[in-house]
Amino acid sequence: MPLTLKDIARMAGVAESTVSRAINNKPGVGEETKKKIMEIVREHNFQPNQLAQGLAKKETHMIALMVTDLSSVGYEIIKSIESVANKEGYNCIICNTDNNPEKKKAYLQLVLNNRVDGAIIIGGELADKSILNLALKKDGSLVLVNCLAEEMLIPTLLVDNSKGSCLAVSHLLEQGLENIAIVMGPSDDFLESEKLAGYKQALEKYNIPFRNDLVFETDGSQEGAYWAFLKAVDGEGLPDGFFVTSDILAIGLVDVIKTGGYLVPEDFPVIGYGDSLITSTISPSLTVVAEPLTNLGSCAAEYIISLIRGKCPEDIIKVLDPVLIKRESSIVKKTK
Amino acid sequence: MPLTLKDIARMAGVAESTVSRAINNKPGVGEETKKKIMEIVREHNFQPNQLAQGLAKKETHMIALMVTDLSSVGYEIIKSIESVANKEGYNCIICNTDNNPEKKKAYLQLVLNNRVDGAIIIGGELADKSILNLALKKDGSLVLVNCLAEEMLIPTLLVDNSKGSCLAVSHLLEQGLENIAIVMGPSDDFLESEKLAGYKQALEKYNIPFRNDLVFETDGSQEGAYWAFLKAVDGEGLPDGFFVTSDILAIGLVDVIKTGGYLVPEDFPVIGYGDSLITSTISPSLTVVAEPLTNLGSCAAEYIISLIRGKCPEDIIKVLDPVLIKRESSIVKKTK
DNA sequence: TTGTAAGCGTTATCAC
DNA sequence: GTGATAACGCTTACAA
Repeated sequence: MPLTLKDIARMAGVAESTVSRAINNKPGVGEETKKKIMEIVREHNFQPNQLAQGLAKKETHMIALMVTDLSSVGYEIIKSIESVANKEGYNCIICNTDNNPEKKKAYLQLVLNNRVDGAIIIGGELADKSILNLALKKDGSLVLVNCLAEEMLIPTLLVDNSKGSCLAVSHLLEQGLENIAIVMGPSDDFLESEKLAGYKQALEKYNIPFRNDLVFETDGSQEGAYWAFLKAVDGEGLPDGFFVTSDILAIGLVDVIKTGGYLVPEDFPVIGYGDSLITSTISPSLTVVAEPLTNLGSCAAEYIISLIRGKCPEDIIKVLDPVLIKRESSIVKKTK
Repeated sequence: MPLTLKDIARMAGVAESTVSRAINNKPGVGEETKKKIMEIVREHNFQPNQLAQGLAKKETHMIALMVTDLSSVGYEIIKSIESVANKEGYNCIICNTDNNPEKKKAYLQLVLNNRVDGAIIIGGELADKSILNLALKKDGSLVLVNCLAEEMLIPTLLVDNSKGSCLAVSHLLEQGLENIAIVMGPSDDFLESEKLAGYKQALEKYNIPFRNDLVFETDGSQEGAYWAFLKAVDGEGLPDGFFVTSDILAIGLVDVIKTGGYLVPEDFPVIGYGDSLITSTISPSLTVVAEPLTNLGSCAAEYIISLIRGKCPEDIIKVLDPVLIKRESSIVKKTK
């Protein structure tokens, strides 16, 4: 049976309120008394019951982390949220929604149930507006990462994907390439179209004309990358490098290049999109555009905590820049 | 301002206690009254404050998941714990300890603080016994997964690694191989020694003599695998297949085999240990021994929940069998 | 500076 | 079957 405030109070010969003040570093406790109390607290390793604290203070010091799929979101972001949150005295509860509206709804109820002080929603499609509204109305705090809430004013963190593509393509252009192919997923995907835009933007910046025959749209699978490469080497205007809009596609592409008897990066420099353990592990290690996960996480944590504390962050929508992680696959080496 | 029990009671014209009984499906509420109450509850989407519930019932319906590093533990295990827990009305709070004793201690305090009803500790070195004891004493429930608590009687889930190796090696032996090399990490690691034991066990089962020159001990890195392979092809008794005790080593090995101009599995079948996105993504896809993550997770969840509910699981220590995920890299194809 | 007492929103134990 | 009422453990006016 754990100790309670009352026990400590009795031991110290003071009132509960005094102990409470002492523990919470509130003013109005005598030097002496406080010392005595803290002594006893330490000695018995007393921990206030946070449930009771929460009930009295109307806060739980818990933050919900809503992800569609634990395996598809970078852990770095979670780790960094957790780290900032911990530092501020918050714990994170992890909510795997599987992109299932029912589960999402159930989890958002946590906010309503006073289980958490706020929630960070990472990626995926947005839940029912009705629920979001409910959560917001009961002064639940919400922060969105990499997903959009149309019409609603919710603090949101985004990454500029077109800038990422531009970064990658520029890196190749700067090394003198002129016929860079882009291998991408379905172009009706908003993210993919953004990446294509960035690709064009880079070309423009370097005054390289855009060629439609260097755009290879695939289904996004490894096999898709195979076909894209075959088509690329089959055509007349052979590309001299590849920008690929996902890591899976990039892995497939590198693989087919190698099986084709070519070398990466000697024959074809390749840049992928999205960092994962794989991209750094395969050979050659892949240069990729990566989301600034740690940054994203710490921003999200800071946002939600300041919201919880009643301050509205200066920027409702903040767009972070991706970074280019330069590894082996993109270093142009003229072999001739 | 969310509704409370009192509000509902007033609306229904009954006492709070009656509403409480109705909501919790407790006996002693008239058919009619209950219907009326539930009607109002639904209409206003009333959610009882779980903090208050927890305080009154002395339970939080929260489980802590303690991992040393979010990125190194299979998500599957977390997902499966979460899924079982959710089904039973529990939420999981995720605790990334970074194998840092301080953080570990801090997190175990959650148990003491009544923040969680119990904790599942996954992998890593065990925390301070003193803290564990504290947690246990205050009737905190603990379950260990893939780690051992010497001297203490804590329900534990383990995976039989020697059996996993045996499974893998047997799979190769069954296909007629006779000179299977094992590429392993440092043999002073308990896990590695277990895997070696399983390797020997399989040989014995198939009456193949054990050869010390087919054991390649490395530092566990990809480079380690390179050197191991070079040594292997350099020696006289060329192996006809490889069992590799980690996925990183396996990836390195496959890579060096391919750069050496050999084919996997045609020239050298390879089996790795530990499943990850990489192993299924690289080409050829890797046959691996995998921990039964989903199973491990659901067992752990069931254990902790039954502990929380006061039942001790039948087996204090339960050993689960790994599974062999057969993919391309291990299928022997006689090329001659 | 310290103590008293009234909450916080539930559940549980009594009476009726 | 239903309703007061006392917990649960803590915070916080308000008094003293």
